[in-house]
Amino acid sequence: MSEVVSPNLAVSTVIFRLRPGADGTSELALPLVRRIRAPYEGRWALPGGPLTAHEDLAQAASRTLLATTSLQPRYLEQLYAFGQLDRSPDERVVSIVYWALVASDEAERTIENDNVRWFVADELPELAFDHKLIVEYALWRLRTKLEYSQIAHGFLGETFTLAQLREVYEAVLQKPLDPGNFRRTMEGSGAVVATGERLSGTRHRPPQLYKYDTSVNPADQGPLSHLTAPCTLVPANPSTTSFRTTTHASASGVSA
Amino acid sequence: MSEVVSPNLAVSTVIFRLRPGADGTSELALPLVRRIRAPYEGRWALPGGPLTAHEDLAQAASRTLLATTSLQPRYLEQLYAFGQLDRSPDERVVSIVYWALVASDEAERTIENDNVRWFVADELPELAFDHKLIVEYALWRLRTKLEYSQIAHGFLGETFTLAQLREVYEAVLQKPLDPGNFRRTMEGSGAVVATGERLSGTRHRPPQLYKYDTSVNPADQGPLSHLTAPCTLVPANPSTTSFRTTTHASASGVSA
DNA sequence: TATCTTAGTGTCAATGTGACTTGAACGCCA
DNA sequence: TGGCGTTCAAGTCACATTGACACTAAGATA
Repeated sequence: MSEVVSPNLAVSTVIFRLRPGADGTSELALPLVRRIRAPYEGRWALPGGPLTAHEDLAQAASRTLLATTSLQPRYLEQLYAFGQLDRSPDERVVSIVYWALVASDEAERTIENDNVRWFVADELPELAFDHKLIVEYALWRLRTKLEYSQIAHGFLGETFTLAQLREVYEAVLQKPLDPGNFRRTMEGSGAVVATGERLSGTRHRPPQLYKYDTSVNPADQGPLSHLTAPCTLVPANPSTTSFRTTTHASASGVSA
Repeated sequence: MSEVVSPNLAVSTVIFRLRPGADGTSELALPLVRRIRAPYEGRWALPGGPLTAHEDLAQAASRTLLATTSLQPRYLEQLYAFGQLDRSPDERVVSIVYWALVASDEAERTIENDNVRWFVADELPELAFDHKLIVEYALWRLRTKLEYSQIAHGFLGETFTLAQLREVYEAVLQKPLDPGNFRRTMEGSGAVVATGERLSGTRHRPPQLYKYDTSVNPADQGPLSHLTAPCTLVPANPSTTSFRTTTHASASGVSA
């Protein structure tokens, strides 16, 4: 009863992106990998892997999701440690799960095949282990946290228009938001600052480009902010995030 | 670099209670145990222990804190998994940390000695490992969560007056609250219901006794509520929670 | 019986928020 | 070239929420 064991320790990650949906709006999607070993061979599962000796938990999450999906997220945060006795049929496994946000252009780099695929968040297949519960909790956390913190820019590039930012909120919260009130709230919060540049190439009045004010400490993780800070500070790859600012090309990004 | 290991897996708990402070108000306190082994021998540390084979994570937290401090909390929730490489000087240890609330009368059962002692939350001694950071994060989580959920009753007995409930908020948030506004907010939230009974034995108008409305789902953990529910539903021991309802004795509880 | 103390109710002003209106600045097209 | 459709951006208004404060109620105490 009191024997000391070292259960297998694994790290998994729930990764979110936004992609163009059927009705013209954006929709949440997440990548799954097909299991090639028992148990649950052939089932879809969250990307992850075992924890190795010389990496801490967040590094393990980054490493495994890069290895399985080629993704480098803009936001990474610990979600929960799952350790129920019956979550794996054979051996005892404790999974420390992270959740992550990637920008749309970064997400395009995924090579989809028979074993790696993006799924719409609320149309998932049967998942291995307790991964369905894990995804539900990650979704709840994303939707809850979006409303009181500044994680929305994890889906976007370095700069963005308020319409793009609003579309993130509308897609995640699954409800339309009033553009005027959204602008008032965002500008009043001090979380975003205008860059002075405008985005041309639209079919209408050119909107201003904003960026997040990094000097405003989000305080959304309290004293632990430094544990994930190295990941949240990773800027988007400049070569893949160019909103056209003075050209005539149409706007890219989540609203594409 | 990629060798698979099974790091030692430990479970620790940050336990909070309220106790009468010097200035008449209540103050937060938490129990620590003295380490009797290297590393950090002699230092104070959070109660905890290794995870055993046939218990899940929350059970391990309950078991270890009962073994080390004799406490059975009224609220128990997972806090965070700490796995930094340098958090223990010798071997790699991943700690899954829980946090808990105990009622004052339950807390009185602790047998304090040279190796177990309650400390005021913001006057802690030097702690072992990264336990100072862990306590800081638990404190932040407690203060943050108190404002949007219904965890305050974890410090109280089955029934309580609104003044007692308000004192919990004032002690945790460290600021005075307007009694009238506090009453309006609490009654408006529907989280508490009047029992009809009153508390006599005070030096003034007898206040009404309230209890928490358990039918109102707090939704403060989203889809995971069932993982900790068995603990949060543990009622206080009836023999130790008798607020005097029709006697002349003075009120017990956090305001004693 | 007067007084003290907290319980409990009510009021008012400031602030925040949702719904809506109006003008501005582009590309587009006749 | 000039109206038209689009979204940007600023402004307005009603209502809900919240903080500060006044006032009455009901006990114990001297």
